[in-house]
Amino acid sequence: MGRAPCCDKANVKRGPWSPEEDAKLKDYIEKQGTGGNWIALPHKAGLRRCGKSCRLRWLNYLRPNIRHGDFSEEEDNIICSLFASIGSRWSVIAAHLHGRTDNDIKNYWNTKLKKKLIATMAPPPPHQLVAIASSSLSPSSSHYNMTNNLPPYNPTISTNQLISPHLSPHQEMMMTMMDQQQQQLLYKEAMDSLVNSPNSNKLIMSHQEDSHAQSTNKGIMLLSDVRSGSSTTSTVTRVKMEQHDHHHEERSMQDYGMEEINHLISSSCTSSSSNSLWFDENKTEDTFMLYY
DNA sequence: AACTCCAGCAACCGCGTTGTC
DNA sequence: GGACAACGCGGTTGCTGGAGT
Repeated sequence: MGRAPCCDKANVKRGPWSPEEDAKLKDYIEKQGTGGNWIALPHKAGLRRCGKSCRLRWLNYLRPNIRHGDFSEEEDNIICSLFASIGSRWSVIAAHLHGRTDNDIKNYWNTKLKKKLIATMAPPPPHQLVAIASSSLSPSSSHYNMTNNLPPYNPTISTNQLISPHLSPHQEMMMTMMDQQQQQLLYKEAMDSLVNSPNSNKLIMSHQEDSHAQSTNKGIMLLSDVRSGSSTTSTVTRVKMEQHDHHHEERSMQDYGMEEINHLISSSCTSSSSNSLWFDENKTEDTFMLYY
């Protein structure tokens, strides 16, 4: 059974508000208040409008001290930082910006600020992370599975969980702007690039045990730079994994040849009939990064 | 001048949450 | 505590006006 409509749609006016309607609504609310009942308000105010529509019009346009347009640099920064930390909770973000409505901020973000951020993304330095993957693999488990059996992207993990201290604020912003499909796609590209890299002698692998993430879910993949898409990820030449206990261990490709990695990958394939044996529930959460 | 495309924005829709009986 | 009504929020839609051809 569907939800009952909030009003009789056949008898309410829809579409843009006329100045007369605005005046009626404004006048009524200024004199009588909303009465705590938006559904009854349009009838009392003599408007043939849905209560929801009246509420929206009042909150987004008619109420006092509303500001429109011309977001300042400071407001941009607030929006960006809040978006990076709490996501698209526009009402919460709006609460931090005096006179701005959630709808305004949402529109501003979708039409301008997001593009502005992408445009101002500085080219990453050569050592910058291309991708970060987190899995519950142990590096000794020989379960890296990166050829034809890519580990599944795990959408159950929130973006916020994915954002790690390894990322710059800009990279965090980029991640929050990517949907899961984009993340999955870039992740696959990065993995393909890694496995298929002809310049295999540049591949370095070490290990990091991420104790902070041990209690979290597993099998997530995070790509931190989407600026150049596949062309960027195709230049992946190194994998670096760092020990969480500060015992950094970096092994050159002499230690981890491409064949060895492929062997590690393929060995995981044989240990399960599934093409997604990416996780080992008994292992600790690890993080590895792809550098270029 | 006519047409198409597209960015920007106002408004709508549907769902989760909260309040009331 | 369950049912229902209303609110509030975020995602989406569609209208409008300006730019480009």
